[in-house]
Amino acid sequence: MARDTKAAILDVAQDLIQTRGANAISYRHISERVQIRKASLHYHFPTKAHLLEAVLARYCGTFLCLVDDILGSNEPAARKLRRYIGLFDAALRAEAGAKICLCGMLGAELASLESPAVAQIQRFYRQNAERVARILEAGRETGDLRFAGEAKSLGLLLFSLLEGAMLVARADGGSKRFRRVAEQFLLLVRP
Amino acid sequence: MARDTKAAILDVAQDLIQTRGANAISYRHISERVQIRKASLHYHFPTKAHLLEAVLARYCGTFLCLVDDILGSNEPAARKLRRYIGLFDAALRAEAGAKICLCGMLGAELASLESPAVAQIQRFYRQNAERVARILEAGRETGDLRFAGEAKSLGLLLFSLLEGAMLVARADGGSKRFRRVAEQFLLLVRP
DNA sequence: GTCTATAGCGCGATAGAC
DNA sequence: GTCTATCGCGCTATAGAC
Repeated sequence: MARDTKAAILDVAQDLIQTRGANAISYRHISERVQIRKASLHYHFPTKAHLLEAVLARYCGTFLCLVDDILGSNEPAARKLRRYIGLFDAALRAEAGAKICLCGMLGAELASLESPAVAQIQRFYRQNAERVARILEAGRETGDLRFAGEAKSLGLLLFSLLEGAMLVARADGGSKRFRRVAEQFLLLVRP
Repeated sequence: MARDTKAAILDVAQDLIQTRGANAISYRHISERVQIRKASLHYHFPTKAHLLEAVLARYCGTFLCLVDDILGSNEPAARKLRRYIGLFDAALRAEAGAKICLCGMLGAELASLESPAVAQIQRFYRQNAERVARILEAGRETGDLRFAGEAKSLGLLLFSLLEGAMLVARADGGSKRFRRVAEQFLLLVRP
């Protein structure tokens, strides 16, 4: 069915972009993994820009839903942060091979992307930083966390840290090193 | 002179890679900025891999020297950290256009690079994390800084944070937002 | 050292049969 | 929806004149 093929293409494209980057993959790479010919991909996604936008939209939507699940739960702030960190760690641990956040990868490639994609990436960054800030602020109010400064700054800090730590840990140390850095962050904000 | 041409090529290539990424640039892009024909570039750097390795080697060497200058100075730890942060901020502030750390960009593109480059990037990460850890440990001993956990973990944390914050801030907020995140980090480790 | 010219390839995208 | 075939382009790299 069309819908399955479309989803399969998105799956493979997303995986390849998270691993190698949008500028390092081609319709041929995708067609070799989805059982379909290169030209047929254009039926589902006329141009590479269309495909990229679809991958981005799906990823951002799914990811933000997972984050909102965490926000809506009744858990201590430290537990929420660990679950949030786990969302990123999952990509590093992927059995298919270490990946980084889709929007981290595309953030690096930002200057070679078209503006709708750039706007989506900016929105992803803002939404994440803002949600992390909410967890932090709530944790500070309950006394579950302690830190100086504004929750908004610290939210952006943690989000930036996770994006950077994925990048660095993928090159050296993997998920284990990533989790070590994340735990070190938690040490800094525990009372 | 040959040496000037070579250096000019390296300058332009480095700038383009920090802005757009190694996978998004070509010999043509470089030749348009250096006053030389596309084919002539191959005289200085036979292949793209050679060029990339030369850019990397020069960047890592220069950057580590600047870091070691900071380490060797007689300043309080917080001041050393601010100077270290300034090394990254300089790329974001570049008048030619916002850039990220060369090794941050290449870390994203890691899966599409050849192994000598990968090894150089890993080394850059380790050397930076280790030097930051030394600043942090010394600062803790003098009472200039206060933090829980191991200096080694926190060194990797700060380095990862700066790489991630460059990426995120380039997309949204620029140098100003980057410095805000860096100052928030300092708040967390001040006594 | 730098040039012009070009080989050879992979790419994104389209046309048209089925 | 998927196929085969192909166009036209930009790329890395090389050959050979100057």
